[in-house]
Amino acid sequence: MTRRDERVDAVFAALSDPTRRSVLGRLARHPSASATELAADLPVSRQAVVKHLQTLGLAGLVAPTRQGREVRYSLTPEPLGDAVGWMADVGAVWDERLARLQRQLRARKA
Amino acid sequence: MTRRDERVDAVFAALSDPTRRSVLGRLARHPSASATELAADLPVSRQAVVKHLQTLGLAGLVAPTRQGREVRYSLTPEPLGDAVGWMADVGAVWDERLARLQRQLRARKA
DNA sequence: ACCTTGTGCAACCTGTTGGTTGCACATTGT
DNA sequence: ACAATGTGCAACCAACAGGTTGCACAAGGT
Repeated sequence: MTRRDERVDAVFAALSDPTRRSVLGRLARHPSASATELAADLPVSRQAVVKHLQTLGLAGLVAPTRQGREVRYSLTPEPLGDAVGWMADVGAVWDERLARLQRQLRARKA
Repeated sequence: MTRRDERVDAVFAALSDPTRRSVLGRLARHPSASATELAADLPVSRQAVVKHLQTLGLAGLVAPTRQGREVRYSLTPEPLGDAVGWMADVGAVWDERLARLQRQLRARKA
């Protein structure tokens, strides 16, 4: 529904693929890289990497910069915060539920 | 490669589906629920929910408990920590890279 | 015993996804 | 001008994922 939900959806969808996570990892370690460079270190073709970079871009995790004839991609990890936030929510609600349960049990024991 | 990587993979794969996230959300808010109960609140069939619960189970995010003729599922959110860890890693490496870059730029300016 | 309710399993359909190849277009160096 | 290198786009393909229906089986309630 909300804009944030769509964001979370895009981020999780983007992170669901190992190759994509690998690309993010490399972009985290190297300042920036082109699709061809990334493909050189991966067991897939350049075009496959391009597609992955596109979905990563849609999730806001990566940003392209044209530099002459090549396009360099850099990491923009802010959206990861949304995903972490979602998990924190689920965990927090669960923890609260657990705490309440413990309180109830304690009360019953007393 | 590592066992942890497989775990991370399973968790992200599990979280990549909106219905599955919705199921997790409901399980976080309610102590436990059966597949039929969950399906009642969702726009999909019971069998679809069962499948989702299975993949969530494979990721270690959910645990079934037989209770008479019905099977109740409860949340086991620990594996979320692995996913958060992965994201923290990427973010951290990126931050470190950024910090180093800033230091270099500062040094160059001087 | 019988009906009801909940679960398990299998077959099946459809859309999507990750991947490929092929080719055209743009840019840089000589 | 020309060769080399990098990118963009499109068609195509196999596999998978989410979903459905149908039916058999197990467990409680009456």
